[in-house]
Amino acid sequence: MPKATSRRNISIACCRALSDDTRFRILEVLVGKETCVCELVDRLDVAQPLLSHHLKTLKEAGLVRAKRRGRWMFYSLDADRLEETAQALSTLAKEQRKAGRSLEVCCG
Amino acid sequence: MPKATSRRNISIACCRALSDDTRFRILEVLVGKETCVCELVDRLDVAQPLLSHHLKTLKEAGLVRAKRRGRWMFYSLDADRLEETAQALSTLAKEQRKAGRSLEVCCG
DNA sequence: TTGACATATCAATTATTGTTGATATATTAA
DNA sequence: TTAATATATCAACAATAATTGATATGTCAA
Repeated sequence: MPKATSRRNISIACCRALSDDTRFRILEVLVGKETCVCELVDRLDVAQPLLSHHLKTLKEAGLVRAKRRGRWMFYSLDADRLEETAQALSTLAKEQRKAGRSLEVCCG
Repeated sequence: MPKATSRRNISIACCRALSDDTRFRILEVLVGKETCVCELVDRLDVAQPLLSHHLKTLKEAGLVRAKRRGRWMFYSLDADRLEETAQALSTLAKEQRKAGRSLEVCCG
């Protein structure tokens, strides 16, 4: 099942991208509005090269998109990818609940 | 808002725990059944000390619970914590969609 | 008790990731 | 073109996480 595998890999990659405080805060600022790097520098009090680096990580995970406007780069949150990741986790949780609490007998 | 902050920290911790292939596979095996470490060793083909280490990480993130039965430890998935994390991400995605695609004007 | 087994912990090593400062690239305005 | 501004990349270092093998702990059965 290559599709399931790749969806899992996407989830893992997104979780990794979300597993850093600075990156999580970036997403929170990005919610609802495209934001340029200079504003992120102001709002998050993070050095520009570091921000640029984290934005790249988020972009590679597909969680943000970048668009140039003049000399500014505007970043926006990709709601689809984020929702997709949320659903992957939610699905696992739902399956767990559906199955109840059966005990796997093993080791004799 | 200390509560929101701590909920965010929980989400970040869970994402970190979920951001590793071995740990994600552990959760997939755990879905729907309590499983002992020896079975995880068989099914995942991962050395026991390494598995024990990853299980500890998952436990610290609150994603699994451990229960001893005789000489075996059984691990089970905590659906609540997983769902909680999924919801945190889903909420961000929903806010993003609700806000549409407004452009934050900045830098003059 | 002793021996066998399941799991956890520890120490050491390697790999990955985060951070910083310097510098390069790209765009605009003069 | 040149200067100024915004962002990205690079090299180096620091911090954290993954992995391994050895060993300790805890439980059961004889």
